[in-house]
Amino acid sequence: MKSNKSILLVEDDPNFGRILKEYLTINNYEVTLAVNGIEGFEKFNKSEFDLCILDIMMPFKDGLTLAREIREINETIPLIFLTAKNLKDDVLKGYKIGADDYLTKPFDSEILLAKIKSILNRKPNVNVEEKDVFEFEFGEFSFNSKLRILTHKMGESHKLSPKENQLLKMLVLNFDDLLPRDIALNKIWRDANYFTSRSMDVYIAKLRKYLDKDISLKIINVHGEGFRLMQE
Amino acid sequence: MKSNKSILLVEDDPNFGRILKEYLTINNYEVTLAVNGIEGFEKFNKSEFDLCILDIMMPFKDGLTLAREIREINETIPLIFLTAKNLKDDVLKGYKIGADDYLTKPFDSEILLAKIKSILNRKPNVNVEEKDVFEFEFGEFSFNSKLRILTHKMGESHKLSPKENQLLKMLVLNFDDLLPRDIALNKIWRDANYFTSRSMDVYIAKLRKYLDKDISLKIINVHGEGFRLMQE
DNA sequence: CAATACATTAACATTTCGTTAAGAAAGTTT
DNA sequence: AAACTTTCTTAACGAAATGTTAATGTATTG
Repeated sequence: MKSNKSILLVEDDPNFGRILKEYLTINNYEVTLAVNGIEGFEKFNKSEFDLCILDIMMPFKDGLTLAREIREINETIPLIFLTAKNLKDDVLKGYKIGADDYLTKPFDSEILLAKIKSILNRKPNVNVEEKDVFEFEFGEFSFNSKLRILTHKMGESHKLSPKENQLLKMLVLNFDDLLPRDIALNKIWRDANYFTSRSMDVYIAKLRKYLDKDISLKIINVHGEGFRLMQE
Repeated sequence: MKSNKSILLVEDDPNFGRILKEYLTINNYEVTLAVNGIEGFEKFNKSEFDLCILDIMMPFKDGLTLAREIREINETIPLIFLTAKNLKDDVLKGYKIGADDYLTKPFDSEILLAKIKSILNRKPNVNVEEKDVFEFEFGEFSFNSKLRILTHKMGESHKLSPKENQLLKMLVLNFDDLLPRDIALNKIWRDANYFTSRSMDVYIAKLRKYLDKDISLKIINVHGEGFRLMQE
């Protein structure tokens, strides 16, 4: 299954943390592990997560403190607490911060998984930020990157593959400007090396084929730098 | 606090039920108590509730069965289960039906209260949207998703199974737009994995068969993303 | 002109989808 | 409770879509 949800797991017991991370990874979640509250906060700020699992009892910075800091930045991200014992007080504090759930160690991993699913399923990701733009017009084409359809205005529609789609979207977003190779590679292929670079060339060729229905549109190579979608 | 939230509490132990009801009432919830699954279902249908607390182990009709019936009528109402022992299997079944949480008896009433607050606070029920729409017109069809009937305008009516019905409804609600696989799977099958995905494909095939009485309607696959009901 | 970067086509492997059918599970009727 | 019906899942297998890599050739640069 595609688009994996990403989880920030903050757990000071390295053994338990590793095992839990592995278990979640097997179940198709992308897991980032931090071993204490300080590292947890750093990692939280570095990338976007869909859910956090926080051990409460941790050295340096406990899970509740970390949760408060996270809540200051993000009011909606689901939080699940792990408590070593059934410390009622910790649990109540957790809920006060805005926890979605807690689990008492030792817990059953299947139940954790069920909780995670339950929590993630009910949130239709109310990301208030920017709505994703997915409709474009350029040259004689209109392009819907959500439906992955490129339509020539006096011709046919053409389905695009995911890679074609992403690459064209990046080109269009940088219309008439340079799309640096590395940036596209790191975003679409998640790595920039000889092979991904060759692969990108293949996809540039495919896009050129589609776009040559409008002779005024060109994908120009900037040697050693990247590509530029332009109209003469 | 303005209008108090109302809770349906279904619990067969009359003593425990009464005490719990009192406790919740003191904390400003309007509580309706039912002593078994049958009575619970009757009362559920009589008035509107914001949340249900269901004991799993009950005579006549257990909490899980009741939950399924409730879910058929209301897809979003939060459900909390009470389990006498920590029966993992019951818990997992509960989550599969769409539970929001569970508690193992004996539990701390403050923690139950915290859970209730957490669940009720997290959203002013976003699902106000589609709630009551159940009659649709598209192409040469009219479709009643409450009666689960698909009618071809110059032909016959066709009964739809629950799954067929839900899937078609989601497609229609996203007419001409993408219905992402994961979203449909999580909503209808309550899980997204290889098998549910295969099952969904089977249902797409069935719907296509029904819809091909109107040749202008198509269910298009967007590879790796989902499906799109459209009219050419 | 040598070295590197790009272009294009094609072969291949992998993943995802479409469809049919068998049979398990749930629901109904008798 | 047995027999039947409907619904749903799972298996199986072919078809289609996608992405990578190889191979071969062309362009650009210093």
